[in-house]
Amino acid sequence: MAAAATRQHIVEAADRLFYERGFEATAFADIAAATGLSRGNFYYHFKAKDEILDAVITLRLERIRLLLAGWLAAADIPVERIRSFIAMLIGNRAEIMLYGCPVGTLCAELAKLDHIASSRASELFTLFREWLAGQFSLLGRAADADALAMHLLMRSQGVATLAAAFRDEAFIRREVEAMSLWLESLSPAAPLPPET
Amino acid sequence: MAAAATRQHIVEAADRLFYERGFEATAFADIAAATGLSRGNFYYHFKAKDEILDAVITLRLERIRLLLAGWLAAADIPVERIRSFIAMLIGNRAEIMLYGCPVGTLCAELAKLDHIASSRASELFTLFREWLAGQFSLLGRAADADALAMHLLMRSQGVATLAAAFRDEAFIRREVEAMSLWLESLSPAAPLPPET
DNA sequence: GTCTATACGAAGATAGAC
DNA sequence: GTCTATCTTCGTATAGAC
Repeated sequence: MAAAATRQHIVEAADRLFYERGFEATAFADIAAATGLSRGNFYYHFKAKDEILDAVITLRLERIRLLLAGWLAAADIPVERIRSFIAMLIGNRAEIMLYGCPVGTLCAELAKLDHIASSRASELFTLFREWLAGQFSLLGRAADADALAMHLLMRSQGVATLAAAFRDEAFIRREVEAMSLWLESLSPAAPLPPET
Repeated sequence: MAAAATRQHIVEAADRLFYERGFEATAFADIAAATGLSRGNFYYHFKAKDEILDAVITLRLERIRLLLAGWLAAADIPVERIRSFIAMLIGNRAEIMLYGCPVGTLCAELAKLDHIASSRASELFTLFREWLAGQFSLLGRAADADALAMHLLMRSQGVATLAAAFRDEAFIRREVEAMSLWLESLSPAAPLPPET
């Protein structure tokens, strides 16, 4: 198998496992079992476990960029695009109820570990943040676009955390509906904070 | 030193470390360093690390009960009491920006570990949930009290997660202000969802 | 490139002295 | 009750055969 393909295979398995079990709790033996490769082989492709984490973050950054580009292309109006973001909570609800949000939980774990990749993981949030802010700007809310983006990100994170803690799908649906209504209620003229 | 006092000492050190570093990442050596005790001594007080975790959850449950009882006693009207909950984000902002919410991050870690104490950790959320729901009921919102409680919990969790990821105090203050306004806007007659 | 075998250290847990 | 010493397991990482 070509080196690049094997490497990709490892990174994708690690991506899944880091999400489901966490970074520290995932052992090379787990990745070996998932890929069918031997532990020793990993060191041909990566110098250390941290390097796999780095590759996983790079993979996620790239996938998020593609996701955002897709939402951008799929709809012409900003509200529709933002709705794609909100709909993600429904689309991924099964996994969210089991493992929370892959971005939020990774950032939380790395922050506690005081891990060197911590700031890089936060960039995963930044991608969503800036994309959402861009859409809110197009919506005529340039002045508070970033605050609105952070507000929506905040709600999605809160939903993911509680949905996982309580394994509650009805809660997700209810809050997604509330987010949609909040989005509808936004108008170019409306001032901050969002709820007024 | 009396057994009970030493035990308490260990549990309190573990409580701090589990918050700052996470459960798995905290080694007995860390607790030993924090308490000044030897590693071997822990096994006189606890059969295993999981038993320390259990004791930490018990401690947190008790502290939250006291906190909630305090908020109850400190104010006569429900809105004021709920404000105490919201104010917690400001009061604990320094630690939240470093380590997130102690309840949310513990639940997230244990869920990924598929740890036996996972459901017990969720009870930490349940305490807040039921207390908040009680206050919303007193506010005349008995019909959707639990949904309102979950909504507020959700926002606090989202704020904690993003505040930690971006180390952003201004964001906390802004969202706390928005939560306060949302709370003000609630009236006995207003229907669900919260924002309408 | 991928494997097996192994070194090395960290961490949980145990035994027994004091 | 608390300690030191030690066992054991596990996980990262390395060495070297194929």
